[in-house]
Amino acid sequence: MGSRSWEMNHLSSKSDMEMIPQDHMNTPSVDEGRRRKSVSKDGQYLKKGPWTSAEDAILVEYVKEHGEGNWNAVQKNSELSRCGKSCRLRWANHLRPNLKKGAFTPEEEQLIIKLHAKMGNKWAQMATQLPGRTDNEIKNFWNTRIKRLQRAGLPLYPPNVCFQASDGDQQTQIVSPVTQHQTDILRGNNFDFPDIIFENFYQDHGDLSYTSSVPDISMSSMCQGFESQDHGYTNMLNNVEQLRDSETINVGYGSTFYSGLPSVSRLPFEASGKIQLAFGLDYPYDPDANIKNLTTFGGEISLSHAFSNGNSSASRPLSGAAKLELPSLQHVETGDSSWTAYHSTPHLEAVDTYLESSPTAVSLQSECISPRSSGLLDVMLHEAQALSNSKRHSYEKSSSSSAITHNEMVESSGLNLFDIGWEDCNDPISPLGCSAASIFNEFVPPINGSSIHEFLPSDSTTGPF
DNA sequence: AAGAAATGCAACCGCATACAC
DNA sequence: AGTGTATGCGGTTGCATTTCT
Repeated sequence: MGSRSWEMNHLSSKSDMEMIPQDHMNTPSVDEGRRRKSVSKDGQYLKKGPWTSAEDAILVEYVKEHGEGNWNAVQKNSELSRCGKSCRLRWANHLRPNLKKGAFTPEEEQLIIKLHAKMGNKWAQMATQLPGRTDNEIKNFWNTRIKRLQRAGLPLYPPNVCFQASDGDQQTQIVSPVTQHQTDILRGNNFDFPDIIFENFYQDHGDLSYTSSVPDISMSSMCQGFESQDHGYTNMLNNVEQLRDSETINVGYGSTFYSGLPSVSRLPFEASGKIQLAFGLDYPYDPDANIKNLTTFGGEISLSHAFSNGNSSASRPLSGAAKLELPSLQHVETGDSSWTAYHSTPHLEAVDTYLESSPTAVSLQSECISPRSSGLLDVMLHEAQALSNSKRHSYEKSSSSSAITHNEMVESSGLNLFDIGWEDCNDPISPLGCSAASIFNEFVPPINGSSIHEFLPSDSTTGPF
């Protein structure tokens, strides 16, 4: 890998310096593969491509002497045939002191997700919150993560990523990343972001655990619904706790994190090809439909954080029970914003009302807690996937056998879920185009066969990133 | 074992902004 | 105010390495 070659370069830098003739440093070699060269203003060839340890040494030496900055002078005042830009980049990303190398820690991963939900693709800003990490590193991490989620057809943010308006007088309001971005942009309010909250997460000696705090509407509201049933969600969680406690495999951070989640991701997947979910429906999978959904979703998610250009189909009106989740991540934005305002409280009621209309059948299967899972992303994969299954469940019900149509459901609940300005998510002004919430809500997992592992990326259960 | 595909990282490119003149 | 230069940022690409078939 690149990092390894970088390390190798550094390990051997001294010998490299001795081995490379002085004139060689200024003369791009012919056989350097992808290495290209350009010509500087004064006619000197500027080398491109991977840096050699010799070049690194020169740059380090130069910075020691002259300090950072004035990068164009490096090429003039040293033997380095690199443009200033390249020098700056090399220094910033690899040579400057206090750089942290190696994989991101779970804490860093969490922070990145949190920051990304908060500020979008502001890699440099995010890097300031992660000492020793570079924007490039964070960007690569995120893009990799995007790819994995895209492949799995999963949302970018954990369902319990929500946002709390910073206004002290407001009650807890769940804010989608998108709407906050959008409103910030509309207001010209750059990065005056609300506090983002990973509800229910806290760190304890390196492990993330779940605290059963209520404000995570998306989950807690569902919990309320479950708890009103005979087969309460609380019982389910208790069962899962027992299950988790009985695990003898050291599942590490990821599983701790995962198993603590208050979500339906821990609901069972039956090997028979059906899924029993908290909504109490037996749902036979339709592979074709799932494939289609995967395709659709993948296309939406492909534009990195931004989903950005506003062309995402995720912003089209959502259908069926998927809509149920909307309040959980949507921000109550009032005033002159073009984003339609609404309030979260009725949504909770509506969600609960709807949930209560569904019988609940809960069973458990340890399969959904992969002992091999060890990363935050994996947590999310499982989490979002299972929750999405439940959405599909609900959708199937409401779209076929149920007498309740989507609109009826919404109308009867007094909740205008369809009028929350989703079409505005396509606003080309928006840097996002659609929200994590919309992605999350639209997603239907591509399951072919009987096991979740059949459609999860193979590496999703083997380790973080 | 070999080739193909996937992955991850480093580096480049273009654009935007800041600053100096 | 206009122009040129330096710097910073985010998106994208190229390729070495790893994993899969």
